[in-house]
This record gives sequence, C-alpha cells and structure tokens, in this order.
Amino acid sequence: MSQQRHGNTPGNAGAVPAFPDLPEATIARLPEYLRALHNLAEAGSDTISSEGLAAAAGVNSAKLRKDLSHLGSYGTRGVGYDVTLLIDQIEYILGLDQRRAVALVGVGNLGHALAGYDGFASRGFRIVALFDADLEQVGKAINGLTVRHVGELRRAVVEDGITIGVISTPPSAAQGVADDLVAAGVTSILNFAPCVLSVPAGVDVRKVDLAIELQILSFHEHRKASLTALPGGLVGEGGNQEAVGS
Amino acid sequence: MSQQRHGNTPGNAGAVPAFPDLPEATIARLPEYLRALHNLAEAGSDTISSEGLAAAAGVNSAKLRKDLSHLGSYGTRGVGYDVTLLIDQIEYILGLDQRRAVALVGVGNLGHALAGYDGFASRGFRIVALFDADLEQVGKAINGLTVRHVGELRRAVVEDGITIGVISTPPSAAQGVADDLVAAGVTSILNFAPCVLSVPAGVDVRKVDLAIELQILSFHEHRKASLTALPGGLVGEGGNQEAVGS
DNA sequence: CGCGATTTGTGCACGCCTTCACAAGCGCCT
DNA sequence: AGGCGCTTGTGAAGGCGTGCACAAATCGCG
Ligand SMILES: NC(=O)c1ccc[n+]([C@@H]2O[C@H](COP(=O)([O-])OP(=O)(O)OC[C@H]3O[C@@H](n4cnc5c(N)ncnc54)[C@H](O)[C@@H]3O)[C@@H](O)[C@H]2O)c1
Ligand SMILES: NC(=O)c1ccc[n+]([C@@H]2O[C@H](COP(=O)([O-])OP(=O)(O)OC[C@H]3O[C@@H](n4cnc5c(N)ncnc54)[C@H](O)[C@@H]3O)[C@@H](O)[C@H]2O)c1
Repeated sequence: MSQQRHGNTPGNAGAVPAFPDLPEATIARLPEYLRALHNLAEAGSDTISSEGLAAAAGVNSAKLRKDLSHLGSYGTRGVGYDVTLLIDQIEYILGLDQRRAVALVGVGNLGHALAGYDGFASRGFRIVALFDADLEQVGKAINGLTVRHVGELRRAVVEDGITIGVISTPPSAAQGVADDLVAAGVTSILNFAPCVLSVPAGVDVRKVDLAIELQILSFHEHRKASLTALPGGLVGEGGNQEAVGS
Repeated sequence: MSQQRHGNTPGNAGAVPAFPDLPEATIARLPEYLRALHNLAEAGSDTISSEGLAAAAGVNSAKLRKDLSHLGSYGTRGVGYDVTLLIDQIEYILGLDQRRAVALVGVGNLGHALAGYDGFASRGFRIVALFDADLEQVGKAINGLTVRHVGELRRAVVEDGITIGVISTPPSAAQGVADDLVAAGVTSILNFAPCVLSVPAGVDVRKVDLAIELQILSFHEHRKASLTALPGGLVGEGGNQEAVGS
C-alpha cells in the first residue's frame, strides 16, 4: 500500500479519512469476517492468522488477505491480525459504530419474527419503529415497541433519524411502501417481498427471497439426481458453501 | 446451439435429457424470471419480449437473453418468448415440477413464520415436516403440521422423501442439526443461523443472514454519508437492485 | 546480533460474468 | 410475393473476482 496510516483507530473521530472504495464482493464478506472475529474474541483469542480467520469465515485465506488489505495494513507479518483492532476497523468501515436506526414495515407473520429478534441489536442495528396498515395490528406491542400506522412513517423517519427500512408486507403493497420510505428520507431498503422495487438513484435496495434460495437448491438437487443416473455414480464434487448476498 | 431440441416439453418424462450445465449466475436469476413470468401469465400475456421480461425481473435484457439461450432456443425472433412454454421450461430446469419435500428444523420465532408461510407452496415446495428439540414445542400444530422431535428426523426424511432441509435453530445447534440432516440423507440445506456449516462434498448449503444484509446496506449508508460531506454533493449513482444469493 | 520460521501483502494469470452491438430470423402488411 | 420492422441469439471485448505463488516483513531464539 502506498500510505502508511497506522494508529488510525476508529475512535479517531473528526475528519472522515479518504473513504476506500472496496470491491462489492469484499463488502459482502466483511460482515462474515466480523462475525467470526466476534466469536474469536469471545473465545479469548488476541490475534488470528489469515488462515485461521478464513477457516472460521468459510473462505479462502488468500481472498481474505486481499479483502483485508483493501482496508489498510492491519496485520503483522509472522503473527497475524489483532482481533480487537480488526473488529473496530471493520465495524467502522461498515458504519456499525453508529448503531443505525431501522424501521420495519409490515408486522405480519415474518415481520413479527424480525421485530422480536434480538440478534440485530448485537450486530449494530436498532429497530426503532414498527409500522402496519392494518388497524388490527396498530397499537400492539412487540418487544417493547408499539406498532404504528404507516401514516406516521414520514414523521418517525425524520424524528428518529431512520436511514434503513425493512419491508415485510405482501408484494402488492411493497412498491407503495418503498415509495413512502424514500419520500420520508430512507436511503436503504431491505425487501422481503418477492417483487422488484423501483427506486430513485441513490437509494440502495437489497432483496431477500427465501423461495429463490430454495429454488436454487432445487436446481442442484435436480442436477445431482440426473448425474447419479448417469455412469460415474455419485462423484461428490464439493459442497457449495455460498453466502447469500453478493 | 448445436442441437435442435424443440418439442421437448417437460411433460416428456422418461430419459433425462443431457443436463445443461448453466452458469451459476444464470441459475440464481432463473427464479426471478420465473416469478416475473407467473405475474405476466396471470395478467393475461401470451408472449413477452426479452426487453419486457427483463424489466419485470429487474435485469439487463441482453443478460436475460443470454441466460435463456443457455436453456435452448425458446423464443421467436420478431415476437418474443411464449410465456407458458418458458414457465414450463424454467420449472423443469429448476426441478420444481417435482414439488420437493422440505423439512424445517427449529420452530422458534423465525421457524414459526416460515412454517406458516403459504408462499412456498405456490413456488414448488411442500414443507412436509417440522422438528424441534424443545419438548415444549413438540406436538404443537402449525398450518396443519405437527411439530415432531428431532429424534424422528431420520425416519421422516426417508419416509417422506425429503431432500431439502431448512435450519432455523440458534447457531450453536446448527452444525449438529446439519450433521443429522446429512446423515438422514438430505443433500441440500438452507441455513438461517449465522454460522458456517461444514458438510461433506455433494451437499449444497445456502445461507441467509439477515444481519449481513443490513450490514451491507449500512456500509453503503456510510459511504453515501461520507460522499455528501465532500464536494460534489449528492450525485446519485444509481440505486443498486441486487438479488441476495449468488 | 543473526537466522530460521512464520505470516502478511500483492503481482499475475486465468476464468467468469456482463454488456454492447449486430447479423440472422420471423411475422405482418401491402 | 416481397419488403420492412421487430426481436432473438451470439461473437467479442472489457471488467471483475479468484487463487496461486512468492517476496517482504516480523518475531523468537540461540
Ligand atoms: N412468512 C414467511 O416466512 C415469508 C417467507 C418468505 C417471504 N415472505 C414474504 O414476506 C412478506 C410478508 O410475509 P408475511 O407472511 O409476514 O405476510 P403477512 O400477510 O402475514 O403480513 C403482511 C403484513 O403487512 C401488512 N401490510 C399490508 N399492506 C401494508 C401497507 N401498505 N403498509 C404497511 N403494512 C402493510 C399487513 O397488515 C400484514 O400485517 C410477503 O411479501 C411474503 O411474500 C414471507
Ligand atoms: N427471528 C429472526 O427474525 C431472525 C433473524 C435473523 C436470523 N435469525 C436466526 O435464525 C435462527 C432462529 O432464530 P429464532 O429467532 O427463531 O430463534 P428461537 O430461539 O426463537 O428459535 C430457535 C428454535 O430452535 C429450537 N432448537 C434449539 N436447538 C435445537 C436442536 N438442536 N434441534 C432442533 N431444534 C432446536 C429451539 O427449541 C427453538 O424453538 C437463529 O439462528 C437466529 O440467529 C432469526
């Protein structure tokens, strides 16, 4: 790397350092590294080699080193990476030190599960508001939060500094909700409804479609079945272990 | 393509036709095309152009044509693709005409939502068995299915011809459940627990980690925030609309 | 202080994926 | 029947991502 920028810990607030533009594939893996690092820290490890961390995150070690090298030089040759330092670095890059406020729209079957999930809090997020269009749901309390009517969305987004919206409404309502979220100022959306959302430039959308995941698995089942029917029998060509993202 | 294999509709059972080995990226998009096609069929369209289908699926039209060309020549120049024919083709390739049996392990917060979701049925899957280790949950009925004890997993997998397993247990239990599923004969696993699973070759694993999705969005929020702080203001560089998978 | 063991950071080559651009093919209209 | 407009299917180019292999750097030890 060209510039040596060592003692630059995240605690060093103030001027934003030249923001590195990481490859999208790298970004998608950083959260995985982060999770593995937290496990290691909890297990008492102070340092970890790229080989060890790669194994814990389920990736190739060369890939991991290249990914980490993009954020700067935070490893020590002959030793490995300082676990806590790396955690801080990755959390800083991902913007998790800000504990982003999230709004969830559509408190049905799935939304209920998401709202009641405490795993988000430990990974940098606070679900601060729940919304639904069904007056039957409005007023109910889930995990300490009261479900509000979608009409209040705009005000809540501004007041609570919400930047991320999660959509777990039926697909027919998703585009409308997305429009409302964007109009209110949300610039990132996680969509669980199986449909394509159209949003203005500058707004990021990620989609999670569970049926698609199953369908991809189904394809591989189909492929495997047609292979075993052919000569050669079951060869076993390496279990895929792919993240869902990227 | 070299061989002209036209009237070969999926209904044509029997000998398995030379199985095309599609690029992984294409496979991940086929489900999206399929969903869009079903919407079009419901809306009464008989044919659809690559441009139209691409818009409905949220992808580039050239990419869509190349993807579809991998399954054979099912379009008509000057006209477009026959919607029903294409649906049948994609469903056949994905192996959805078999309505695969799925087992769900871990009927907690999230598992409950998944078990109660009727959207899987319409997309080629049947959740045929629910399992939990908690005796408190065992015996309860969800959506017509009774929760069974994980000890019965092996027998159920064999009896019901289950090939896909969904894990929605806490991460600490996930590897054990995966081992049980594999031992029982399951060859595809969809994992919701935030952890890396180790499985033998020949078994496919896909992971869905919602916190990772949020963290990726958080990164982009962080990036956008640091950009607006710089000269140039908010430029708006195209909303990302990326599938989660692949 | 020097040496060997260890591990990072990266140059490089390869393959996959995306996108453009266009020829070939098809149907419709005259 | 012929021409015209539309759409598919694909060749080619460029970009991105991956993984090998190794030089550079650091630590521990004698
Ligand atoms: N439940 C699952 O396991 C599951 C799995 C995969 C995908 N999904 C998808 O997630 C979404 C939610 O699924 P679900 O099972 O929770 O459905 P659901 O019907 O149980 O819940 C939908 C909720 O959204 C609310 N809603 C409807 N229109 C709204 C609007 N305009 N504004 C705000 N709220 C509105 C409804 O009142 C309801 O409470 C669906 O798109 C579904 O396809 C769910
Ligand atoms: N709830 C969410 O919205 C959400 C979101 C993201 C990720 N997740 C992940 O999904 C998984 C499930 O989350 P949850 O909120 O439903 O948790 P939960 O604790 O509500 O449910 C877990 C269930 O698994 C069962 N279980 C535990 N060990 C088992 C075993 N060995 N065999 C079979 N069943 C066993 C438990 O009895 C319980 O019913 C977790 O790994 C969680 O991190 C959940």
